[in-house]
Amino acid sequence: MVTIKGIAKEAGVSVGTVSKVLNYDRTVTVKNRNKVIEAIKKLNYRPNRLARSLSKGKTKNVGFIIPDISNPFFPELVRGASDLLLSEGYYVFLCNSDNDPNKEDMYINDLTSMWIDGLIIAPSDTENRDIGIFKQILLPFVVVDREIKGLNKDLVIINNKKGAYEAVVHLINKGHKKIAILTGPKYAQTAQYRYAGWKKAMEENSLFDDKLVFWGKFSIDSGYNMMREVFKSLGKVDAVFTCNDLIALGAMQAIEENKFTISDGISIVGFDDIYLSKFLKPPLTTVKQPTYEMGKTAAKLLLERMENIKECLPRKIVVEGKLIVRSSVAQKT
Amino acid sequence: MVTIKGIAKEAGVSVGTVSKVLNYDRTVTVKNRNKVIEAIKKLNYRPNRLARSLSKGKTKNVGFIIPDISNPFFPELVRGASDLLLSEGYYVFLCNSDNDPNKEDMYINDLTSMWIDGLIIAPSDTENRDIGIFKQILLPFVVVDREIKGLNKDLVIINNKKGAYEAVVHLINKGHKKIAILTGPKYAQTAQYRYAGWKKAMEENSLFDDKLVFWGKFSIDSGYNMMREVFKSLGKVDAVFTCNDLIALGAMQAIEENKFTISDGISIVGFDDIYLSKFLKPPLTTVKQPTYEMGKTAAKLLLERMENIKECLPRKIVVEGKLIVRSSVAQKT
DNA sequence: ATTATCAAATGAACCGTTTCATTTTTTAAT
DNA sequence: ATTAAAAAATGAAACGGTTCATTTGATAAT
Repeated sequence: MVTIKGIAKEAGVSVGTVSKVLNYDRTVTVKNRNKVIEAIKKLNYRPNRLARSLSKGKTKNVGFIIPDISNPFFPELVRGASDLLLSEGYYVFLCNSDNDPNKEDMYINDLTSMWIDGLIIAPSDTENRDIGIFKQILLPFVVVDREIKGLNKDLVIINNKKGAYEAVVHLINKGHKKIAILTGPKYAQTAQYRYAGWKKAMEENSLFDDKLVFWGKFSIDSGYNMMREVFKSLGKVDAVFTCNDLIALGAMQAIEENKFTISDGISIVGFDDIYLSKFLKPPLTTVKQPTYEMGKTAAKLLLERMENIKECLPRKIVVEGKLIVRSSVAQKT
Repeated sequence: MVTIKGIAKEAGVSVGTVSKVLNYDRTVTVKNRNKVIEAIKKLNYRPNRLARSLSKGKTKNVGFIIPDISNPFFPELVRGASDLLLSEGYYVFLCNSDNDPNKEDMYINDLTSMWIDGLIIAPSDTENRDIGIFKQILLPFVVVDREIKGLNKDLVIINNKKGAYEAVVHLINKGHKKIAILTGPKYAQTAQYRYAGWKKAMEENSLFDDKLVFWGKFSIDSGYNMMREVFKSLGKVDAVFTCNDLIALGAMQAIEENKFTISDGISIVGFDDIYLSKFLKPPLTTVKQPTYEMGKTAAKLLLERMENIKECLPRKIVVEGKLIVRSSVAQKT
């Protein structure tokens, strides 16, 4: 492998000069610069970024750990962050923890031992997690989508409770009373807050009933299973509020299998507005998250931490969801 | 930051000994090993993997470049590869090229300048691509999903033509005659081969007509647009064969907007069998790819290259698709 | 007690860059 | 032509590990 020394020799200059050319230092004569560029071309030299990073103490890489790559919400989040980071010269290494705190730990340990300059993480478990590992992260670090209890770090998050509340109020305004909630895992903060929003709306209208609550996972399968549970334990309901769109998708499947349709009176509202929600039959009414922008914002906060010398207190950015009304909610007469 | 030197000092041994402990070398006494382990704990030391990699010439990282993270097919492919690689002690860095050859080049350049020991790539453009950059890749390297013309490297691929052929034959057997094809971009080999399968089936039954062919992109939006084109230029057709499931999803949307349904006679068949295809209305008949296994196989080939000394000729693994019959195809009377 | 043998520990050299104090060359001023 | 000042080039040290030839220490045999 040809190294900077080889280039120096070929060009007849010192390694320092080659390094300068590589780093766009202007204190090198045009003549020498050209000689170096020639040599680089001739020998097809490419700098070893490992060595460069070791020397510089900077890698120009950023890690992004997500809990579930098969939920379209997360790729979209990543895209928002990547687009900005890439344009600033940072590469993004994406890691999928599969909602497994152990894998998450592994990735954190690996990435933070000098592979990256900064880290964005959409955490898996936010409730029972040992936050020690997060506190040990010394480099710039932003949390997105879910807040980790007790951890005071830069954060980008949606107002989950409010979004859920508005979705449920929408259902109530349409005349629905018996509104079940199919939510995510108890260990996920998003599930907890969306549940809280549902509860608030239900209580304000004296509709709350513990039997209407179903805890599961943020997946299609889980949505399907929960909805079957609903039918088994409650019979027919007026509507379901699902804590994300994948759950809604599974639930719609179960609703159909039970020969119910929206016009029969089972309305459904989701959360996220992933790209395929508008293509479902019926198109899904859902709380839209500004997903791409959230990713971008997380990246912005991270960039500020990575490049600014000045320190500032952790910032908490709360964005708002927006109810997208489609036809999965019927007017109840 | 505490380094190996600090540990050596704290433990009262040499750096060589500390390094041995770190690398599970057995020629170190229990007493010394314990002293080192104590020191590591006490100072919360973590080896710098950058330095280690530079020294060892190995990073234990693998790169995986995909063209479209929002197509669920690719995350599934990655999952198959990651699961195996992770279990062998390799980390996977996922990079999304967004079907942009320039981004692809960027990632290749970045990753191969010493960040990784091996690379898996699902290429974007396979037809007009300058393959120079691929030929320059010196480290172990496996191509998956799409073959790059003129490049003789390890490859894992599905028999696209055959899969498409069988799908179209299925449609023909069900009595359909005017079968349009909505395909992907001309630059993608998968699109080309699936088109070839369609063409073969059509010609064998004297049904081929150039007007039935629509080239687009592998996305929902493109599927929607192409299907609108179909209606505009051909009026009603008997069926459509779409070259992936996302196109099918978009097409179904357009079909519905035009007040046609499957029972009216517009049948549809997709390709991939992404996880949501069975949840569509109607559930989508499609050619299932063994996606997870393809990812795993690609990883296996890569591992063999990375860890074996013995060289072998490039291997080409061709897997078969399987038609999954659901209700999006009606019997034509 | 001396020596041979073997296991364990050592530390300098190296991996491929950047950095910066020092030296050399060029330019401008007299 | 000489000198001062400025610009460019140099190369050794550093980044944080691993490796391996050499040294040290322990054990066994005589």
